[in-house]
Amino acid sequence: MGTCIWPENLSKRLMKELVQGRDMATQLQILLHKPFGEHGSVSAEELTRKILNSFTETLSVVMRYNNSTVNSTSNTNTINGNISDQFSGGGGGDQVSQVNPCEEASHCDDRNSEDSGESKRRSLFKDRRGCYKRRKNSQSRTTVSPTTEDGQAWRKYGQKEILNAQYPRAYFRCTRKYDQGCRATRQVQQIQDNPKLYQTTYIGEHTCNIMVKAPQMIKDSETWNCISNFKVITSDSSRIIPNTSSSKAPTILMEQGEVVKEETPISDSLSDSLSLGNTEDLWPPELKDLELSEPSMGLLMSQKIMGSNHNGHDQDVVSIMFSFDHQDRTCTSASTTSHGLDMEVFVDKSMDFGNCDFEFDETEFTL
DNA sequence: TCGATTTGACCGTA
DNA sequence: TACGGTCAAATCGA
Repeated sequence: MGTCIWPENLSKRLMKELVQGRDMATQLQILLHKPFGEHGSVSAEELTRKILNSFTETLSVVMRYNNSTVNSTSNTNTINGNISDQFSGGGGGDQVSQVNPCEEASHCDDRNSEDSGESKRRSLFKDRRGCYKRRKNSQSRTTVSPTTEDGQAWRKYGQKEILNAQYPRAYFRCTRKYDQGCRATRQVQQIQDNPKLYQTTYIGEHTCNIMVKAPQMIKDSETWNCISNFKVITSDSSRIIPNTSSSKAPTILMEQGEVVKEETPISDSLSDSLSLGNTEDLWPPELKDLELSEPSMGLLMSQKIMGSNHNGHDQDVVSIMFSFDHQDRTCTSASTTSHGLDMEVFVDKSMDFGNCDFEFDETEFTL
């Protein structure tokens, strides 16, 4: 359970890095509202690199400290080495739900031994009082898509009528929840204003070995080439998720220079939209008025901002979505923030690249 | 037979 | 206490 206390020097360093990152993000935000050339000497590319470096440095400090504390406490919950769990498990409800004796012990004791299916379980849980712990402050991300399919295996476990909502919300969990302990869930709900679209909220990350079929993810080679020069940071900022079907193995930098290959597929939201070849689907309805003309790609960048409470309370997830239009040479951005399960969408505006070649060089993002 | 879905009930959180 | 997330019995379908 995340009861680690940050040493003062670490805390100061983290604060410094986070403040720097915030300031640079602010500059970038201002920059994104201006065409190139109207700003100072710092380019968006340079700022982006600095921001990434700043957060990466912060995260490496956190990881080093977390690993040292995790190792010393021999927490078996991180046995899979899933960094995302270590991070999201920084505390708060998520951590509670991960190691909650009820959910993770009593339920898992029963469900991990799922030998003959659920019928066996039913008789064991007549009294469900205190039998589960609701997740709180879990990492989440929301996508909007005309389909609920995302290439992953989900099992519906519930449906609820939501107050003031025209359509019910369906609840899905990963089919590998019990045999592999995967904690990923998602909620799907038709959008009231546009029933053809589904808003899907993904909660938690897959820790199972289900892989997205690569050919489904990218169909447009041009898009793919473009994407290959990006790394996508999910709401779990410790995980850099680039293309998975590329020959380039996605990597994240670990402490002591260790390079770990990340098998996690590209984020659902991205793969979903990319598989459709329509990045417009990435955008929440609030952004529909942007009217992008077939943007060639979409990029979702998210960053979990650790609050002052190291237990994970007051964590915010900031997601910045970019859409690049090769024809119009514009970049449109939007950002979302989520606190727990609450999400706000902020629409930023488009910028025109004009004749400027806007290319992201992966080497610029090397951490 | 077994996995998936439906649906009412239970339970935690705000 | 209302709302919403999850559970699990009943049911369906391959």
